[in-house]
Amino acid sequence: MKKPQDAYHHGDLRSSLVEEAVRVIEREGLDAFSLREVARRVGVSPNAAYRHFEDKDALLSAVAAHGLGMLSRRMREAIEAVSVRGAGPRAIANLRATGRAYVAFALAKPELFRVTFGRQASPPGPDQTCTNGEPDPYRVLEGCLDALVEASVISPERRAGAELFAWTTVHGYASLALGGGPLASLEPLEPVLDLVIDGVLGPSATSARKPAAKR
Amino acid sequence: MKKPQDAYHHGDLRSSLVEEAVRVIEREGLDAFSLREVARRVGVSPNAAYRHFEDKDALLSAVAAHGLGMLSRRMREAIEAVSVRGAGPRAIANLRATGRAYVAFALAKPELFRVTFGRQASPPGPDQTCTNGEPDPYRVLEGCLDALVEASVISPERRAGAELFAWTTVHGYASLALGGGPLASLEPLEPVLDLVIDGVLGPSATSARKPAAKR
DNA sequence: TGTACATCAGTGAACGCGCGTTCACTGATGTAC
DNA sequence: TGTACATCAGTGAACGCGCGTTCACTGATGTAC
Repeated sequence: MKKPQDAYHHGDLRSSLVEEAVRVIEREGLDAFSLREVARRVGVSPNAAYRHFEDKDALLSAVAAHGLGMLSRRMREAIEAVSVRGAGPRAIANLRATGRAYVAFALAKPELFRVTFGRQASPPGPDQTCTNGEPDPYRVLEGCLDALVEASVISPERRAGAELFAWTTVHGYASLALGGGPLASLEPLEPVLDLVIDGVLGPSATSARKPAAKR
Repeated sequence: MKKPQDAYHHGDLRSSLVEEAVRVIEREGLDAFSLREVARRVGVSPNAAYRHFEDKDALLSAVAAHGLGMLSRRMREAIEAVSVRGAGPRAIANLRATGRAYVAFALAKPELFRVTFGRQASPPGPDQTCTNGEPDPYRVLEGCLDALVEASVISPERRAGAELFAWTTVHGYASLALGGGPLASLEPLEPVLDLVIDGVLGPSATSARKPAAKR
């Protein structure tokens, strides 16, 4: 992971700090996160971090941006993995896949998810800064909905409130399923995705959904 | 607020500590919360708190329970304030009122809302402990949905997934609108409540909604 | 190719602070007789 | 009604700790000539 020979100059300390911070937060919670702890784990003196971040809070913001980037990447990967053919069915399948990826990310990295969406200094949403040049997750969702319009699955009017509805539902489910919440075991995910698809497509198109059974 | 004469015995220190903790968290954020800070503000020595709470975490749990109780009360008060007549319309108006109260609480007390729903030790949901003998907010929602069935507005089958849908949507909206999030200014609340009502009632009953315009 | 030197990216020690928690204590209260 | 005493609910001082941050520093790197 780190060549002993050039131990003095680390190479990419900034990234290492962010990644180690993510690891600490994910494994031991936000309370366990501190500049010193992260530096200790990376094997660097506490104030080496100040070469890369103004203060502790700046590091935490970088963690949030990193989380947003991870989420975005997973949503895009989920879309790429969709193999449904035909513009309409594919657009629907893509929307479903992003929702599933969103919730999967929240459940896989609950503490990171909380940090990502819990920082008031950097709320989620349009034009948010991400790590790795990833687009904002919101943009990914927009792309899915645009594709639905382009494929004539939904009308432009129907598109108007679609982000709000889809995002709200999926984010709400993810939040409530987090950390042993009641939805974690009580309610399976797929029916929720059905709700999202139905809600976005509208009542008239209910039977146009994916092969998944209605519950 | 506090009689100087019996300053030694406080009277109800436990409640005072919880309420002051809520105040600190709400005004200055969770980071500003500490046993010592809360005790200081109440005007009591730091370890007086240990007569009432096992440790700092126990106090924070009490704060979460208090928040849950506040939320529940506001939902119930919102229901009581509904003046619509007729069992069916009233049940629909009640559901809408609880959703509005839920979001209003989250926006009015964002930090408390986060603490209330962010503690993994005490996830929200059925049979959660509340302060003041309030029922769990989840029970209030259940009551609303039961009333819809009793008034024959929805079928028992349709009721099945209704909690999930209503709670998820409202909680998601509340979370995303928090702390200057993008939904705070971008999207008004009433259309979301329309979505909830439509979703719970089903496509067939779309026109049975409240007087509020469709957007 | 070799040397001088500015710049970059780290070290190591130290600071002051507020924290959670524990200790031995004491003042107020309520109950038994 | 009065007194003795157990119990309750607070005080005040102290502990050890890890934190964020700053200081003066030094080793490594890259560039100019």
